[in-house]
Amino acid sequence: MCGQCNYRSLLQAGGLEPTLNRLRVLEVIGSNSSPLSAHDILATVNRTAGINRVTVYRILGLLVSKGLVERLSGGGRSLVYGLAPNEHHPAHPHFHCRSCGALQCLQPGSLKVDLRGIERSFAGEIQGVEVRVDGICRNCLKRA
Amino acid sequence: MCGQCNYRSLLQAGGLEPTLNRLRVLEVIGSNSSPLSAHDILATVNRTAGINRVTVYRILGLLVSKGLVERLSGGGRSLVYGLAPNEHHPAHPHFHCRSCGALQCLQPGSLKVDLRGIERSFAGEIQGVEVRVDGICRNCLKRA
DNA sequence: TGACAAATGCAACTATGTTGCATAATGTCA
DNA sequence: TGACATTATGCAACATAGTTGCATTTGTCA
Repeated sequence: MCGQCNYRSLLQAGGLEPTLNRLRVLEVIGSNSSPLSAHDILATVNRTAGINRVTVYRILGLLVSKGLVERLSGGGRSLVYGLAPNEHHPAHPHFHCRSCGALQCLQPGSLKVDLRGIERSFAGEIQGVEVRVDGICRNCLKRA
Repeated sequence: MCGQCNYRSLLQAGGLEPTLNRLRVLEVIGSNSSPLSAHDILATVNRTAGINRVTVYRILGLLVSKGLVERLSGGGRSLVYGLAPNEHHPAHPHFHCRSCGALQCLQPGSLKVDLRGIERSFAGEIQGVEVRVDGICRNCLKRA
């Protein structure tokens, strides 16, 4: 997702000590082209260094609460994590393949959501919008 | 959600025997003003008749696979179920309160999603779009 | 160094959903 | 109606995702 992010500074900007584990988790999330599940993040970090499952969950919770990472529904039962939108990464929808479960990022402008109507009429504070497109991806279509 | 639906006919149109349990589950979903979790559906049906947890999950799976019910991410860890869009119920976004977890339906037209861009450029089959607005609901704002 | 706080690990737990198999209910046909 | 097949349901056990409590380790600063 990003070559422009300095993860250490990101953590510090969020008021978090840039520990090795936090850096590793954030790097895994930031360098992947689509959001990852906690399970995948754990597996990836574990390939190069040992880390505990619980530690991963706790770091993810911290990163989300500090606004560095966004937690999305992956379309299935588990939640997925991606870099939160910022100046380098505009918010964008995701596509979820119902056949293979894969998740991919769609172009930020590819799907227009008009929030104005809702902001006018809705009595509450809007903090974010998640748009997920479900269907069958190209690979699975070919395979069928 | 609906006073116009004949649940028995809906089930039969989906090729499902209209058993008592299926009718009860579908009625609970259809008569609630917002999508419900499997847990809530089980609890509601159990207030008037006994039904097993597994049976509820199996019925929900059937209803979703036949297109009578849609399965959405509730914003938290569990999935929620609502009547699938049809001529009486246009598709609509949902609001999820991050404070109390409540889910509510938003007006169908309140949030415009432009699918055309994506349909042109995306190499895959699009089956549905889920839009969820996250934030803090009116009640929780007042309480804070 | 010693004391304190923050981060991590481990085990156990909760919540949500699924599977295998037995039983009960329902439909079909002679 | 009775026998059989099919379908729906229930129960127990399992699987997966995430959380909590508490002990240990690591880092920071006087």
